[in-house]
Amino acid sequence: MLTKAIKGVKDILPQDVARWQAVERAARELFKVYGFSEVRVPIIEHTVLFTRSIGTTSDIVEKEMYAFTDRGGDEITLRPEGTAGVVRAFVEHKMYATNPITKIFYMGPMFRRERPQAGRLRQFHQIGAEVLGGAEPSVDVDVLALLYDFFQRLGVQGVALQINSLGCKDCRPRYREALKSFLDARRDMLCEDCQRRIETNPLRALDCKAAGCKVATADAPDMSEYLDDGCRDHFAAVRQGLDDLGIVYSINKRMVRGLDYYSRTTFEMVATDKAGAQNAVAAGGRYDGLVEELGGPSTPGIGFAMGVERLILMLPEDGTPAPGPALFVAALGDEAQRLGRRVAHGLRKSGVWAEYDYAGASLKSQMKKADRSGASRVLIIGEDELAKGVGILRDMKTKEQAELPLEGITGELVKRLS
RNA sequence: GUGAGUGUAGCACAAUGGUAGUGCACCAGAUUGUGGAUCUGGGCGUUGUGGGUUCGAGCCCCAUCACUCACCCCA
Repeated sequence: MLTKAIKGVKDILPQDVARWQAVERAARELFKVYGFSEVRVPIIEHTVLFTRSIGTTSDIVEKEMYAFTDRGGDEITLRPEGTAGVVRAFVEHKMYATNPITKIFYMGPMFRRERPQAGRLRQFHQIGAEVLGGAEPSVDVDVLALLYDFFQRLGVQGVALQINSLGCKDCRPRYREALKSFLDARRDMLCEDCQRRIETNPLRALDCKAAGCKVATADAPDMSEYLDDGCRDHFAAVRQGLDDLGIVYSINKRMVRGLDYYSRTTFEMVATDKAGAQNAVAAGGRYDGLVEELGGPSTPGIGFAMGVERLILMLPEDGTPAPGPALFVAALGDEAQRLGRRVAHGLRKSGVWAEYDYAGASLKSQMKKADRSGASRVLIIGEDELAKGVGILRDMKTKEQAELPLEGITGELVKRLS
């Protein structure tokens, strides 16, 4: 072979596409009911869009972006996530001017140059939703309800919704400082990474899997005690709303998000079994400062993204075989084959899936192809039938056969098969 | 970026250092105009690649590449 697919990117083969389409269809239907419109934004953007929005200290920006200088000297990046591009489009097209609230969703590939493993690819796909313009707790509830509904609708088992509040730009720094001094006092108990995180991203230490760090942070200060009144009320109202709607969730005080722009409500849909070590199937949160950061008017926002590959790993197995054509035409001899081709073509024009044998080998081999195609019926036209002016319609399941006059046979088949 | 595991036919897997095999799938025949089941026959291959040890390497050693899983990170 000359070359293979690039490491960490996958072909989605025909036998897998049905599952993808089922997921995408379910998403489109549900988003519509919640009043979201689809948006399609480019998969390449100016690099600065991501460095600005995601935060320069995040791993994504530091070492995972597919960033390059194009032939004209522009700094370009393949999008590593979807929110930044959507917000850019929101600002660029002044969507805030036509509607106080904009609810949009997107789906498509994202790119991060990581070491691939189960549920982690270099090109992966996300379905995401964003609400721009609403700061009320009800908006958070709506977004969470949408996410929750989606997993229920797909019948995904073994996932749990976790939420947390990270506070805002006013109260989070206070917590951050408190946590920093707490961690600093236990520096020698922490892993190397977390020692570094004390300065760069202390919140991350709460999420560290290292045994020593877990012990060291067991009685770390609690964000919920540092929330200011606004954030505390907001979080309480969100929880109230979720309870009202019967949405099952738990509060994970240690949930931190990797992207800098999050504030207040954050959440994850985590896999409780399967899916390997990469157990975040969907995640998101509020990002009230992002629109302004990207040059738009001060506009609150909240959204989430689901990893489609991870989601599909969780989906119940679908045992139903792929459907086959309504009719397969097996014809013997030149004249019969030409007739068969016309019949198949006529059925197709009427919207009926029909196949015919291209090679025109023995009847046995044509029957074999018909069987393998999954066709429910076969039209057999041999020399004898041609002479008699009939075709044999065979039901592949019951093996019943009936003669049909060739005169007007296409119309008759359309009637019977559609 | 770090670590571990695995590379044999299209797929799934065997083979105490001594002639590379089994199942599935594929093709043909048994059935000269009727698919699936059964039986019979057929081709399955530079054992990932390159070196080394050995009379002899799929097996041992080294390197390299690929894949997988985990760390990290994250959807």
